[in-house]
Amino acid sequence: MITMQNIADKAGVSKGTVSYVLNGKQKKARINKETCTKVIAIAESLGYRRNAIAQSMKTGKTNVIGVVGGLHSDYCMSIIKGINNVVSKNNYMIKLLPTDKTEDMKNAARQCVEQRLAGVICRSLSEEELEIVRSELIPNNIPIVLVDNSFSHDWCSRVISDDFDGAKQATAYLLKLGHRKIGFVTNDLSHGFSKVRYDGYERMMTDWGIKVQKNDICCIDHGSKISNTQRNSIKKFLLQQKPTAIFCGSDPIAMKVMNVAYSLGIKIPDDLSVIGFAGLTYTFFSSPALTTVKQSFIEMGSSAGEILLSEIKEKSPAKEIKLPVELIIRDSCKKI
Amino acid sequence: MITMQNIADKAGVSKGTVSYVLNGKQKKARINKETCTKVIAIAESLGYRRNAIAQSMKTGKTNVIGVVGGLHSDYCMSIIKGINNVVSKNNYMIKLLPTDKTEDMKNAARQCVEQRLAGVICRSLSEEELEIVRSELIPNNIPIVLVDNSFSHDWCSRVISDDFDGAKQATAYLLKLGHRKIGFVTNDLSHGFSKVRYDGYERMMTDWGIKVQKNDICCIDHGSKISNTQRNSIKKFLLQQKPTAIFCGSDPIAMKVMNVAYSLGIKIPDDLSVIGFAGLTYTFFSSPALTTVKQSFIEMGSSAGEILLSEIKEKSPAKEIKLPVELIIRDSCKKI
DNA sequence: TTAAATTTATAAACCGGTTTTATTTTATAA
DNA sequence: TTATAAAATAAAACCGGTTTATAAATTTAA
Repeated sequence: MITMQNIADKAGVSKGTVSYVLNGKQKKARINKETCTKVIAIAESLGYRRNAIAQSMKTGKTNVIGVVGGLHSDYCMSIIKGINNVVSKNNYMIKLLPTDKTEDMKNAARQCVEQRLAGVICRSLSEEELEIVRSELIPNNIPIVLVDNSFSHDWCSRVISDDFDGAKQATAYLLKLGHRKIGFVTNDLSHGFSKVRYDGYERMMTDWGIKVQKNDICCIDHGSKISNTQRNSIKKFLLQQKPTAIFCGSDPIAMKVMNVAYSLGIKIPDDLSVIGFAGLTYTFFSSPALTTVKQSFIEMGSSAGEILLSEIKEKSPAKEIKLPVELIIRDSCKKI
Repeated sequence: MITMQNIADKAGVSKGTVSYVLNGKQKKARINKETCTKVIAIAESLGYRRNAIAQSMKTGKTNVIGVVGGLHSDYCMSIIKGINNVVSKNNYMIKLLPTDKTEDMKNAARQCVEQRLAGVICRSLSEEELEIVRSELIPNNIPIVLVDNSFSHDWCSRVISDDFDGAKQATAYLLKLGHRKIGFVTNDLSHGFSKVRYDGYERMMTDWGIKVQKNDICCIDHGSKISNTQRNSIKKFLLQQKPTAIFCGSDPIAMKVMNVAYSLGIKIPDDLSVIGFAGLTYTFFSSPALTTVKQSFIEMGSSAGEILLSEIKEKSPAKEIKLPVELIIRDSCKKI
């Protein structure tokens, strides 16, 4: 492969001169214009490609940022896309460190250091996982930004969406449609974003003078594919509580609710209104199309990317960015 | 940051010795056991992390493979996941080169060379895009493997799913359910995998003695979100042709068909059976759950990863891998 | 007892850039 | 005319590893 030395030999100049020219530092190094054009022409004709490794070796920096986290849902991709949108404009690249199991974490964190990544964005990690990353990266001065993480720390910035507001919007919408018996179906309330979404729901209900009862909440266990336990919980909830509307803690949950309702002959939106949370692409295609609170994952990624880039440039105090959400009104809700 | 020299100084040995020890080459270099334990202990206590850049600098190799392609649907992530599953086991990492626009291609290809990537996997590129990659990478001896590409070349391996068989399976299933008026809804037949899926459908229909007429095909224009033109095409097709079953060229198309059918009061599966193609996660959650031909994207990724790794080890003639698909029977089809 | 082989480890070259320092030539100022 | 400044480039150090060539100390063989 062609090196700067090859070009230098052919041009009859020194390797340093080639470096200056090809890096556009002719001004600073006062390289003659003719020398410049000659070097550039030779580099072009030889098909020279800079060796980014050698470059990083000397400068001690890479233009690579790591993205740590599981690859489970399509919103992950949106976040990554958002990150890429901003970092690629600044000539940074993304190295993926997929960590679907906690065991992967230790190795991923170590890789970040060994590869001398410029910074790392962590997506939806558990406290335990983040601690592994922190203990490895912070002592080595690699900045970390959290995105879509349900908890925060004072030592790093974090980008999330305003779930509390989203839950309030969704609930208010159902209330305005005339619903009063509004259920909340969720995963374990003690984990992740479920609690803050519940809080928003409860706040809005209370604001309208409706007391949320324990019976109004349906907790189903985790699992991306619908299980029989999940199906039974939802079935029981629908038949016993007879809600006229349901605010779901996530889009997958909403899909499950619609699925169970369908199998029970409960028509959506005629017999039951349903709202999801996330705005995953497929909610557009469900029958009926799901009304949902859309989180802007791409923007979350972009925002995290921007913060990280600025922290790479210079250390700054941790920020917390809460991005607005939007209620997307489609066909799964109806006036009572 | 701690270097091998730091460790060497503290241990009173040379930097070379440290290198041998930390790379487990004590045997080959006949390093004394006590020296080994001492060096390892010091490295540990100083929190030494190898500099992968310096390593690559000397060896001239990186353990990074690039993944080029757009980030549009969730199956992209499955492919990436599959790739990661195998390459991470071999201590390789994935660098993402998201190219949603063709303009990004030139830069992405150049990056691959500059970063001296060990190999590159290209996902669902156009002929034009692939040519940009080829012209940049092949002269620089970076192996390329295609995955989910609708066309092939003799100069590189390619992994796809057996769409022809999948289309036959889907059509046969509908035929066995008693359907005879089976429509095919597709995007532009001249592009991508649409044609081979059509061919499988037509073959099976013919095998059953049914001649496929031009009217049986409904071509809708591209676009991830459902447009009015798409809606009208499907509406017209459903009302005029009155098919009892529809085999769709993709899952998104199937979702659109179900959506339009729903709005027309056509019940699925009672009035109309629908089959999709891809097996995207959300088809599980639609109402009714979509019967679809599931492509194993994760396996496609793994397979591509394996081939690439072997080609990195030693150049070998281009292979073509066609992975089996599976008809997932859910609730969108019914006996007539 | 001496030569050869083995063990253990070091010094130094190298990878391909970047950047500092030094040097030569030419232009300008005193 | 001579001292000084500016322009243009070369030489060399450096980044942090890997690896080859080399050397010293010890053991084994003759």
